[in-house]
Amino acid sequence: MKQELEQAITKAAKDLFALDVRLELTRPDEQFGDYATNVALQLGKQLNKNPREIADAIAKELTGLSLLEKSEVAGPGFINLTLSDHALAGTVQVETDIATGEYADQSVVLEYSDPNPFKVLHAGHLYQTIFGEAVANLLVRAGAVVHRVNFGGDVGLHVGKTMWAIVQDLGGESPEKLATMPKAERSEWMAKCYVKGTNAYEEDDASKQQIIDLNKRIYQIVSDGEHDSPLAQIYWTCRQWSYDYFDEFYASVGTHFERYYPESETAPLGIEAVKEQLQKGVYQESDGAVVFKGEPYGLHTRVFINSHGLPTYEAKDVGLTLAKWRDYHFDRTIIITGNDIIEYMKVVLKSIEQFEPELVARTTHVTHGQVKLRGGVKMSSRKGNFLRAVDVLDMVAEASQETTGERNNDVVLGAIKYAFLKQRIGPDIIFDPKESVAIEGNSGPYLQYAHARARSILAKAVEHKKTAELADLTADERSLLRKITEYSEVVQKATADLMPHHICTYLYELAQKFNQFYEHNRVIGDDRETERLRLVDLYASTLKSGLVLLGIAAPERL
RNA sequence: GCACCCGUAGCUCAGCUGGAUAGAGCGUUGGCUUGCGGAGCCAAAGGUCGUAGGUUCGAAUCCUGUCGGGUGUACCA
Repeated sequence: MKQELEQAITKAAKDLFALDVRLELTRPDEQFGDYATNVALQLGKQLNKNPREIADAIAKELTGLSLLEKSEVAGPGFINLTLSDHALAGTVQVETDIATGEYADQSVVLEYSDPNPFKVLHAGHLYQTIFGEAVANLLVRAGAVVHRVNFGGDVGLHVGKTMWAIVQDLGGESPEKLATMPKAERSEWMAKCYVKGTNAYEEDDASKQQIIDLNKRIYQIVSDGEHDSPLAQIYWTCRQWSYDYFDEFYASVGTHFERYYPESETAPLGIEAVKEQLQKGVYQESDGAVVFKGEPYGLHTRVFINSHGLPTYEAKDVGLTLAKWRDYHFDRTIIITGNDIIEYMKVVLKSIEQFEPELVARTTHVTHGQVKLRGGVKMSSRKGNFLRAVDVLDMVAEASQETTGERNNDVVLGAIKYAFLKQRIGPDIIFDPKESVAIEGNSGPYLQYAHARARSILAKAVEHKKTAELADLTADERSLLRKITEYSEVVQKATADLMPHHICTYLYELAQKFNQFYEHNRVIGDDRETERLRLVDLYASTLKSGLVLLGIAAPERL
């Protein structure tokens, strides 16, 4: 419908003025109609004519179109278009055909969350997981085959620190003692060990040296794939505990990763590639390290292999890109990370571009800010005084209990997800647990309730025809229908921008529009019950579709 | 120092590939109320879009300067 209109206008402009225009129909203020275009203003400049005259001519040319109720010229030369009720109803599109979506048949590797084994999941991981899942849903709806992957450091200094404290706690390298650790306490215990190891590393030189030595042994264990020594047994067991803990957490928030890429796997690939490209001059030796000089590209220099011959994160990321390519031959890969590594990532990608330009061309780096609590608590995982993912879940569950008197998991998760997703991705976000569970205002629970309420209306109806013709609408009915028709365009924009918050904004507006309608119009028992039930049904389905895209449950009842 | 990001109502945010009077929630003030789930609806107050220029018929949106805040800047991740 929209396309038909666009073609008609483009044709009119061409017939009248012999010019091709780049046309985009926008959604104007409701008072102006269903669609609007500013082509006349663009043409006015090119033709050096009064834009209003051009607009008048085009509007007149369009009057014959059957799908149009009217076309009017307003302001400096906007052409405002109002569809017939029938045509408007025809534009409703709640579910899309994924076979014809923008990502049809494309393979997309989506990397997000990226926690480190041997460390705890913090609020940022929760945010990123929720955001990543929403993006995944958008891509799937657009036709993509999405591969959710996760990257993390199973070797490195943080592992050395945690392992050092683990060995201390066990009273030596005694893997048999791990068997006595109850499952429920494992992740908590490891988190404590990380804090203990970090503090020892900073405060005591002897401990620091022990940690460094231990770390070297762990590198060796991993690169040899050695599973027999006591230390190796402890390492592999605890590493698995970490992954178990991640899986369990992801399941609880509704995500599942199909693959973990441990650094130990990507590091060798990275080193190999960097060394090979060192020969070809992409990378250079400098002070005993292997670096990529970013300055010619307006970037900075970074170390890929340090002077001890060990890979840094940079080399591991090179390896990761190659590993993802090896495994998926993706059409596109999207990496979601915090915004503190924007410049870092530019350097890494620029270096890869020198020898695998196609992979970089298919890569998108999306970044987000920190999660901050209202009032401001800074998060640093070094000392352990930071906001963990479970802390957020607990706070919201508690706030929800206070507000509603119960702990409904759908509501708690819906509140958190919506609170995170409703803000544009990029800057830091300020999270307020109380506001997130608020039953009024722009919140997840509000929308869940709005949906349940609409469903209850439908359940109460004796029968409702899903095919009821929507014509001769009242002003209120039409206004609601008009809002519903915007849904598919909003989803498209959210997908193109990789910004789910557009959907949040829309869903809230939609719910408000419905409440306005519902306040003044009886549904059941009214002369127009058939049409109105159809509208309520479309509204509820749209709300549900949107919430599900965001990863938020839309229960029939609350 | 250099690079990148952010600065919109008291608070939290939309709006940013330029377009018609700058929108919403919370909070504040007032109204609706035996309702098809009122977790709602209506209304009011509240903004030099950090600031100064520039481009344009038109700038919160693009460009430049400037102020304020944040992040990054060689062997951490």
